[in-house]
Amino acid sequence: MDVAELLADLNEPQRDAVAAADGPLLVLAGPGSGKTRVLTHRVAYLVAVGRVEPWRIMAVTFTNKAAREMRGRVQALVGQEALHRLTLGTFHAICARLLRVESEAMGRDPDFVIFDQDDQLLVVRRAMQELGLDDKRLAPRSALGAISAAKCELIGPGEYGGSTYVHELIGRVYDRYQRLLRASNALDFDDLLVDAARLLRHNEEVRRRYRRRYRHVLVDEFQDTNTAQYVFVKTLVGADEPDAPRNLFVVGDEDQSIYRWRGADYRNVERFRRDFPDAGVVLLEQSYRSTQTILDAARAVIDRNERRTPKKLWTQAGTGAPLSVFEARDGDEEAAYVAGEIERAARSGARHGEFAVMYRTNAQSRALEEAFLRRGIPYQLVGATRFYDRREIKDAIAYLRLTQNPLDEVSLGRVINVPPRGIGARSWQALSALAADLGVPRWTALQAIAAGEPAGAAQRIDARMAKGLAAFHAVLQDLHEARERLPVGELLDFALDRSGYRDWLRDGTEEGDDRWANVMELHAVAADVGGLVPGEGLVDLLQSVALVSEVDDLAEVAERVTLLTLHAAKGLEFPTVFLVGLEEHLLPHSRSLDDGEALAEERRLFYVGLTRARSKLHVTHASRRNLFGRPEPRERSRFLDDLPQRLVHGRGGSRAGRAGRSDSRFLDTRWERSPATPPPRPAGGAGRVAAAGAGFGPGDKVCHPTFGLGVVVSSVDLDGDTQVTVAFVGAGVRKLLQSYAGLKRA
DNA sequence: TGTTAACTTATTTTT
DNA sequence: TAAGTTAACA
Repeated sequence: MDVAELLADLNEPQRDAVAAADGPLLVLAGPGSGKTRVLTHRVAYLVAVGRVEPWRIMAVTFTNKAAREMRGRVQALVGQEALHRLTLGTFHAICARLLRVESEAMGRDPDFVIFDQDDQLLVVRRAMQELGLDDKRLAPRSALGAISAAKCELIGPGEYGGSTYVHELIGRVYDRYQRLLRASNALDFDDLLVDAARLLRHNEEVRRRYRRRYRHVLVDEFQDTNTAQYVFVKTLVGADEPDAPRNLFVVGDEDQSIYRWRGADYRNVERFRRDFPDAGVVLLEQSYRSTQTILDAARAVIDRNERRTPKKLWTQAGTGAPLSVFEARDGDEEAAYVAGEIERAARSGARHGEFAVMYRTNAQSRALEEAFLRRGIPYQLVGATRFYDRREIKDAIAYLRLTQNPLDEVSLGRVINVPPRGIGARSWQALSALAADLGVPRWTALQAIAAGEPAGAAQRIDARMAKGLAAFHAVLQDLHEARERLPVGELLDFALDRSGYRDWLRDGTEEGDDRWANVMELHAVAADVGGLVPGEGLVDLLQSVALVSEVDDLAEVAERVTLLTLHAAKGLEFPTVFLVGLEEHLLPHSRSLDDGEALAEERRLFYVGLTRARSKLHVTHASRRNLFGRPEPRERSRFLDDLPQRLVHGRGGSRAGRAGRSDSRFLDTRWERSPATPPPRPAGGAGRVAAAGAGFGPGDKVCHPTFGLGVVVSSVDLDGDTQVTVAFVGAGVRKLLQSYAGLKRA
C-alpha cells in the first residue's frame, strides 16, 4: 500500500495526525470523527511508509472489543503477517503478558492468576476478618474501592496515609490484602497495571530493553487512563531522557471521560501536554455520525464544562430533525411512550435494530422491558447475561486456576467441597489453622496432611477429616501432573471428570443439563484456545477469561432494540436514540450533586448519550417516578435547560424549564410546611393483591422479566407478602423472590 | 443441606 | 418495592 492510497480517504486533520512526524502527538477526537480510523491508519502508515517493523509498535485500547476491531482494520491495511507481530491489546492484557515474561525481574512466579472483582472482595473480607474488623464498621466494598483508588494512583500500602480513623483502618486492610494476594500468587486487575508501571520505572535494565524494542506507542481513549496507565506509557516512551523514543501517539476526548470513579483522570491530557511540551495537537471536529442539530445540541451541553479544549463539531450530513423532548407523568408512561414511538416507526419501515434506549441506572430498564414485552417489541439488554459469572463456569475455572496455581486460595475455598466431599466448614477451619500455625499456604498444609505428616500437634484433624483432605489433595496433584500432558480443552475434561464435578452437576435434572451445557460452552472456548498441543493454552485461557467483559460480545446484528446504560453506550452509535430519565437526582445522579467534578462528569455522560445518535434523538423525563416503592415528584434535569430552544421540536423548552426550577422551591416549602401529608396512594396495590391471589405453587413454570424462565420450588405466605423460591433455568440459580414483580405464568 | 424468616440496601462497572 | 444476604431452623 502506498502513501497516496493510505491517505486518500482521510480528511485534512486526520491526515495531519496519520502522517505526523515522529514525536509525541495528541489527537483530540470528537464523537464520530473517525478516531479508530486515525489510529489504524497511523499504524499502517508507520509500517508502510515509516518502515517501522510491526513488532516495534504497541497499540493499546481499553476494551477487548476495541482491540478486536482495531486488529481487523489494521489487518485490512497491512496484511495478516505484519499484524501478527504487532503488539495490540488492552492495557491489562499487555501488562499481564509483560509481567509473565518478566516474572523473574519481578521476583514472582510466572504462574500467577488474576483475581476478578468477586475474588477481590473475598480477599478483602478475609483480610478484614484476620484483622478482626467488623464489616459493619467498614464495608468491604468501600474498603476495596479505596484500595483500588490508591493503587490506580500508584500509592502502595506503605504510603497509604490519612488522618482519619477510617483511613487508618483501610491502610491496614490494604496491607493485609496485598499480603494475601501474594500468598495466593495472584494479582488483581489493578496490580497488572501498577506492577508493570513500577517495573518499568524502577528496573533500568527492563526499561531499556522495552524502550529499545517499542519505538512507537499508540493509546486509544486516552482520556480514560488512570495514573498507573499513564505512568506506564510515559515511562515506556520516556518523556525527557535523551535516548528515549518519545513517540507517544494518544487519541482521546476529554468530553467523553466517564470513568472517574474507576480512577480515570481526563487531566492526563493536561499532564501529557506538560510532560511533552513539544507535542503536536490535532483536533478532529468533523463528525461522520450525527446531524448538525445533534452536534449543536451536544455542544451546547458540553460547553458549560471547564478545563477542556473547546471543539466545534460539524458535519456535512445536514441539519436533520429537531430533538424531541417528552415529559411523562411517570416512569410507566415514559416507557410506554418510548415503546409506542418505536412501534410507530417500525410500522413505517424502521428496523428494531436501529433504536437504542439509554438510561443512567440499570433499575430503569425494568419499566422499559415491561413496556416492550407488552407490545411484543424485540429487545436486548446489554450487560444482563454474564456467562463467566455463572456458578458452574466459575467452579470449572476454579479447578483450572488451581491446576495452574495451587496457591490460589480463593479457588481453593471455592471448590474444596464442590462437589461435596465431606470437607465442611470444620475441615476448612482446621486446614486454615494448621496453615497459620506452620506459617505456610493452605496448599502446603494440604500436602503435609496428605503425606501423613504429624498434623500440627495443636490442631485437631481427625482421621476422617484427614482422609477427605488427602483425597482432595490427590485430585489437585493429578490435575497438576496432567497440565503438561494435555491441551487445555482436554485438561478441562480431565478436571471435571477427576474431581467428580461432571457427575455431580449432571444430576439428571433439567437444570443440571443446562448448567452442563454452559460448561460445554466453556469447553469449546478452551479447545479453541489450546488446540491440540499438550500443555498449551491454560495460561492464555485463564487470562482471557479473567479479562473479558460483557459489552465485549454485544451482538451487533441482532434485530432488536438495544437497552443499555449510558456507560455501556460509549463507542456505539444508533440511528435513533432515546435518552430517558432526564431528571434531577437521576441525571445528574443524586450522588454527584454536591461535587463539582462529579457533576461535570454527569454532564459528560449526557453528552456521550446525545452523541450516540446518528439522526434522531428523543429525550424524556417523568414528573413523578416510583422510588423504592413510593411515587415521588421529580424535577426535570438542569441539563435539559441547556438544550437550545431552536433545536427542540414542540414544547418542553425554557418555559417549562423555568417552571421546573422554581418547582424546587415549591417542593421544599411544601415539604417543610406539611411533613405529615398523607403518603400518596400506593401504586398498583390492587395489582399486587391480585398477583398474590393468583397463588403460584410448587412446580409452576414462570417467567421473570430479569431472570427468565424458571420453576417454582416452594411458596410461603408471610405477612401478606409472598415469598417464592424459584429455580431459574437459564441462569442456573436458585432465587428467593419476595414479591411477584413481573412474574408471569409460562 | 435446604428452607424459611428477617434484615439491609438501593450508581455507573472498559479490565 | 425488590432483591440480595444472612441467621435460624428443621
